[in-house]
Formats: sequence, C-alpha cells, structure tokens
Amino acid sequence: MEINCAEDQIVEKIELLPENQLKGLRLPTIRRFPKYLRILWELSSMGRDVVSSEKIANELNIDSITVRKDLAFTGIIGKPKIGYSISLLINGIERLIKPNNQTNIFLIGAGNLGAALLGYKGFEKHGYNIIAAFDSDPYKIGTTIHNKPVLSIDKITEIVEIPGDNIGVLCVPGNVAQQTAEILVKSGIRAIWNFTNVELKVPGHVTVLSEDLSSSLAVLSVNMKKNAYK
Amino acid sequence: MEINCAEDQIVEKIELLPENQLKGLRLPTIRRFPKYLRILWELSSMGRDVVSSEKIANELNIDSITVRKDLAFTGIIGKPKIGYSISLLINGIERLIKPNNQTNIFLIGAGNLGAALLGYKGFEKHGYNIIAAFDSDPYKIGTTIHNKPVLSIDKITEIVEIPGDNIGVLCVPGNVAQQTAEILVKSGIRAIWNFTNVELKVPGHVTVLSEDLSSSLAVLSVNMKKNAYK
DNA sequence: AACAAATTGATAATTATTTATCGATATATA
DNA sequence: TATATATCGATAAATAATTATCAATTTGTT
Ligand SMILES: NC(=O)c1ccc[n+]([C@@H]2O[C@H](COP(=O)([O-])OP(=O)(O)OC[C@H]3O[C@@H](n4cnc5c(N)ncnc54)[C@H](O)[C@@H]3O)[C@@H](O)[C@H]2O)c1
Ligand SMILES: NC(=O)c1ccc[n+]([C@@H]2O[C@H](COP(=O)([O-])OP(=O)(O)OC[C@H]3O[C@@H](n4cnc5c(N)ncnc54)[C@H](O)[C@@H]3O)[C@@H](O)[C@H]2O)c1
Repeated sequence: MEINCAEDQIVEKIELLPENQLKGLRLPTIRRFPKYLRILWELSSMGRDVVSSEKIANELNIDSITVRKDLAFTGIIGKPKIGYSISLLINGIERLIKPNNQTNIFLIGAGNLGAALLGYKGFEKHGYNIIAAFDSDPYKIGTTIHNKPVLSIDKITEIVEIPGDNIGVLCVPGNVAQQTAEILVKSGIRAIWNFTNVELKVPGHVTVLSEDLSSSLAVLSVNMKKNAYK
Repeated sequence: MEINCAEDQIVEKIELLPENQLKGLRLPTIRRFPKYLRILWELSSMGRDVVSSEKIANELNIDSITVRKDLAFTGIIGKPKIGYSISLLINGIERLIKPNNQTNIFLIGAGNLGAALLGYKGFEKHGYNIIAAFDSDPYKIGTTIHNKPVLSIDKITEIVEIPGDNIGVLCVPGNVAQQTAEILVKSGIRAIWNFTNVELKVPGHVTVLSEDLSSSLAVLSVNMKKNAYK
C-alpha cells in the first residue's frame, strides 16, 4: 500500500523563525490567528487588498485593539487611514502558525470520531500531511477511509519513523488511551492531539493538546443557567 | 417514529441556583469542573471517600490553589489534614454544571462529524437528552444513527417546540451554517454548539459556543516550533 | 494649503487568572 | 497531653489578557 508521506515530497529549506518572535506569543493570540486567516482568505478571494483592524474585529466580535496587538506579532505594519495589506498579513500569520512542510499526522483509532477526522479538510488546508490511520480491529486494517489507509497498530513504530515532525491524533477508547500514548511516544512522535477524556502522562518533550468536549458542555450549561436570570 | 424527549419524562422541580452563586463563575473554572468530576467519579468507584486538592491538582497538572479556589464555588468546605468529601464535591459540582433535566440536544447535519457525535457518550453522561438529528439528505432522512432518528430539516420547527432548554449542535457544511443557525433561532433554540468554522450572527439571547479545531492545530504547530529551540 | 476623518501603534489602565504566603485547624503519634 | 504534619481557606502578589487613551500619520476634501 502506497503511503504518501513527507519523504516523497520536495523538501524545501525549513525557515526557522527567530526564537524571540515566537516567545511572546500567547495562547489566546495563537488561537485567534486561524480566525484572522479565514477572514483574510475570504476577503482576498473577493479581490480586496487591504483591511482594517476594526473590520476584522467586527467579524469576530472582539476588540480592534486586540486585533492590532495580535497582528503586531507578525511584524507587518499597517498604514494609518488605510489598514493592513491582506496578502502581507496572510504571509505573516502563516509564517507563525503553519507547520513546516514535513509535519505528518497519524490518526490512532479509526472509529466514529477517527473516521470523521480522517475526512476533516482542516489538516490539508492548514498545511499538515495526513498520512494514515492505525487501528487494532482486523476488520478495519487494510481498508481505506476518506482515501487514507488504515494500518495495523503494530506497524506504527516503523511507519512513524519517517523524517519530520510527527503528530499523533488519539481517538481510541479511554481505557487504552494511556498505553497507546506510550506507544506513540516510543515511536518518536513529538505531539499528541488527544480526543479522549484521559489525562495523558507523557515525557516533557512531547506536547499534548486535549480536546475536551465535556468542558464545552459545562460552559453551555452554565451559560444557559446564567441566561435564565436575565 | 417515536422520539424520546423530555416531555415524556418525569419532570422534577427545577432547582434554580441562587444567581450570585453563578455570577462569580469564570470560564476557566467552568471548564475545569468536568475534569474534577472525572477524577471524583473515578476515586468514588474505587471506594475512596475523601480527596485533597493536592491530589486533584497532581492528576491534572495544575496548581492546588487553583483547585481549592474552584471548589470553593460549590460551597463545599474541606477539612484540614483530611481533604474534601468526594460525594459532596460531586453533588456540589453537578449542581453547578449539570443542565436541568429538560435540556434537549438536537443535532443538525448527520454527516461525518454529526454521526460521530450522535455516538458521543458525553451527552447522556453529563445529563443531556439527545433527541434527534436533522438533515436535508433524503437518503438519510428516516434512518437512525446510533439509535437516534434522522429527521427532515423541514420538521425542525415543530420538533424543537417541545418544552425545555434546547441546544442545537451544528454540523452542517460551512456554506449553509448561517442560514441553518437562523432556522434554529426561529425554532426557539437557546444555545448553539457550533462545529463549523463560520462565525455565526445570532440574537443576544442565544448562546453560541464554537469548537474551532483550526485553533488547536495552530497551537500544536506553534508549540512544536517553540520546542525546536529547547 | 489647511483641515477633517480614519486608522495605526505606543503607552497606560483595568480586569482576569494564576501563584505565593501564611495562620488556623483536624488528626495522628510520641 | 504536647507536638508534628497535612491541609484548608483567606489574603496578597504576580502574571496574563483585555480595554482605554491619545499622539502621529496618511489620505481625501475644501
Ligand atoms: N464519538 C465522538 O463524537 C467523540 C467525541 C469526543 C471524544 N470522543 C472520544 O474519542 C475516542 C473514540 O471515540 P469513538 O466514538 O470514535 O469510539 P469508537 O469505539 O467508535 O472508536 C474507537 C476505535 O479505536 C480502535 N481501537 C481500540 N483499541 C485500540 C488500540 N489499542 N489501538 C488502536 N486502535 C484501537 C477501535 O477498533 C475503534 O476503531 C473516545 O475516547 C471518545 O471518548 C468521541
Ligand atoms: N469531519 C470532521 O472531522 C470535522 C471536524 C471539525 C469540524 N467539522 C465541520 O463540521 C461540519 C460538517 O463536517 P462533516 O465532515 O461532517 O461534513 P459532511 O458533508 O459529512 O456532513 C454534512 C451533513 O450536513 C447535511 N446538510 C447539508 N446541508 C444541510 C442543510 N441545509 N440542512 C441540514 N443538513 C444539511 C448533509 O446532508 C450532510 O449529512 C463542517 O462545517 C466541517 O467544517 C468537521
């Protein structure tokens, strides 16, 4: 089975950002960047050249000062009375948040959620190479889902060994989450995007980002209760 | 087709929390509550009676002072040298973040992601009634997914009219997200859990909570870059 | 050329959130 | 009973994030 991975691609020189350009970047700012990008892409496709912080802020229901502060991290400077160059902003933001072109995604657990994520357009759109899924179910191994091969979990160590930054997307049942994470770490993965509700213990050099839907449910519930008093 | 909705259930008296118990509750605290619950449920199932803030903090890699401050919102007081009663904490947290027992979930767009979410155990576990899905695809209408009926989107107004707090989970393609949101609002929905990458415009009385995976991808990418300098 | 309007970017103020300090208290143990 | 220790909860300090203020700049208009 052919696996389309970063190794097969023309590898451009990875341009490392000066460390201090990244250092000041805070979580809320990083999380807003893709939202800015979406607006900028849209405006760009409509043929617009410039945009003001106020316009972006209105689209996102945030403050324009926040937008200007965030955009300052790109190094792009706007013109008074005019705004910012859309194309320069797109480049500037992508420079900060795009993965390098050797960043590979491996999805572990091709079940309900995993299968949906294999069809998630965001991976490619944001510059990630989604390579393959791994599962332990013999009925799934050897099939493809959304054109991505489903491989035996036993093969993971050799597959993940392709060069580059490797991200594991963890979609296995909670009761095997920790042990699966440990396999990932042993395979040399540098980051885990964790969709299980398990708090993973991993070594310090591995980044874990957990997507916890129950947190969101709690926010929904509390907001509705607060609203009941209005 | 039978639809199991809140109307059919024994409706307990809804116990409204005193407004000021909710007012001070901040977003980070609300988001941590389900994590505490998970630990408490686990400890409880192991037969433990009490737990210290330090223990909880260690499990979640956060500071124990944060845990104590959060727990103070429940009104439960711990004992020095002993810790907190696990069962009291569970009650106290659930009192704050559980939806009332007439909170219904309707899922719009039974595609890849929608189908996965229909199988998400978290809804029931956290006290929501997941009622049905709606779709525009005639091949899906009339089927069931994870035992939930898929109904015609045209039926939404009459179905959503069942009493209670209604939450719409939006899993339609981005290009119809805004118009679908407007249908939801017209149907009397009070909150939208938005999985599309569209910034929805809704009236003030409607709560929107957006799950933006591209924000997470950006965080992963930046964290990996920062790590490269270590 | 003078003036008005829009918009940036720097600095300051405010608010939110996390982390530190420490006295008080419940329990176990010597 | 006295002492040591774990732990809470209150208060204070530090850090992070948002929001306000305003001078400077660019452009359009009279
Ligand atoms: N379904 C959802 O919408 C949803 C939402 C949020 C979070 N989650 C979480 O995502 C995870 C997966 O949920 P799901 O609904 O897709 O479950 P699922 O049972 O449909 O899928 C789990 C998949 O993992 C595979 N698997 C089991 N053990 C494995 C192992 N040791 N190695 C490799 N693969 C293994 C199974 O064969 C299956 O294909 C769970 O932890 C769940 O809590 C699911
Ligand atoms: N697939 C993922 O993992 C993923 C992850 C994050 C976000 N999302 C977002 O979730 C949304 C759905 O993604 P998907 O992958 O499930 O797409 P999908 O195409 O598989 O599903 C969309 C569903 O919506 C239905 N639909 C279309 N128009 C409708 C209308 N007007 N009213 C009711 N139903 C309608 C379609 O029939 C289909 O069943 C998209 O906005 C996507 O960006 C998807």
